[in-house]
Amino acid sequence: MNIGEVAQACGLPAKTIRYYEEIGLVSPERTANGYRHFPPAERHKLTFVARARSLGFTIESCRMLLALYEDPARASGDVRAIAERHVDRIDRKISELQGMRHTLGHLVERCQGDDRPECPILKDLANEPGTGR
Amino acid sequence: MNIGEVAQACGLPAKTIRYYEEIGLVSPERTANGYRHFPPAERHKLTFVARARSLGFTIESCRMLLALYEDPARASGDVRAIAERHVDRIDRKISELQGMRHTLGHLVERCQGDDRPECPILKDLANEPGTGR
DNA sequence: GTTGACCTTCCAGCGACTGTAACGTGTTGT
DNA sequence: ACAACACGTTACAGTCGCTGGAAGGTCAAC
Repeated sequence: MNIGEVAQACGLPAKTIRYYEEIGLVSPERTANGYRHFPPAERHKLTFVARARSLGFTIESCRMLLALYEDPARASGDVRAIAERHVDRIDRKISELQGMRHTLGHLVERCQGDDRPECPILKDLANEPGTGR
Repeated sequence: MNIGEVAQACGLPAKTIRYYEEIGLVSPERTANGYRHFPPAERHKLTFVARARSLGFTIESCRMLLALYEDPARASGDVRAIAERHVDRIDRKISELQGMRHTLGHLVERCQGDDRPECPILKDLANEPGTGR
């Protein structure tokens, strides 16, 4: 399979797949004309990485997960540890965003949004609390 | 005020303040020795940007908000529009993260996390659904 | 033989900083 | 007077995970 077909199959842009080769996540073969050739195992790895990335794992986590996946003597505890760390990261990020969302929601609510200059949003940013933070 | 003091005052690293000057967000003066000097107005702008950044606004949004803040003939509707777009972005991001969180939570829950290789997390990533997605 | 779709490499850019090196300046102490 | 040290300066590279574009090679169809 050429890169284009593989891209179709695993839902990643060809550019991304080339990048994954560059950083050593996959190692396709080469045909006589210099084109990349992806045997089933490499295609499988790409699908694995695509799914892991869609769950937000970093490239380095993907690399570790892939190594564990290919190690028949792995301990599921190692996989779980990676996933738990990732869940923590996500939870922290969600809280952070919810905090912003909360504050912004209040500010937007209080802003008239008309053609007059008076604006609680700017007041807050300028640290002149209009009606409490 | 020198960069160090300003950094203290507005809670931004000195490096970040230099960067903000480079991209034209602030324009400190220079003293004879080449040191940056921040008059109150520039300090105020930095505090403004620091607060806006902490609410997740992009640098470009900060630039626009700052321009509106300094324009006494602004329309609060313009400010509100920027804020609303930002809220939408945040809401989308939160949903995305919650989706990941949900899936990962289920997977982690089902993984024994011991020293055996059997692992529902890897099974899912490899697209061999263990007990439903 | 020529079009057009595919493939290749290489380099630059995104956002918003952060790290590091190499150097200049100001203050304090001896 | 001079050293030590904290602070300031610039310039350039690196982060993360791609993405875009240029310039060119290959292949199948017409």
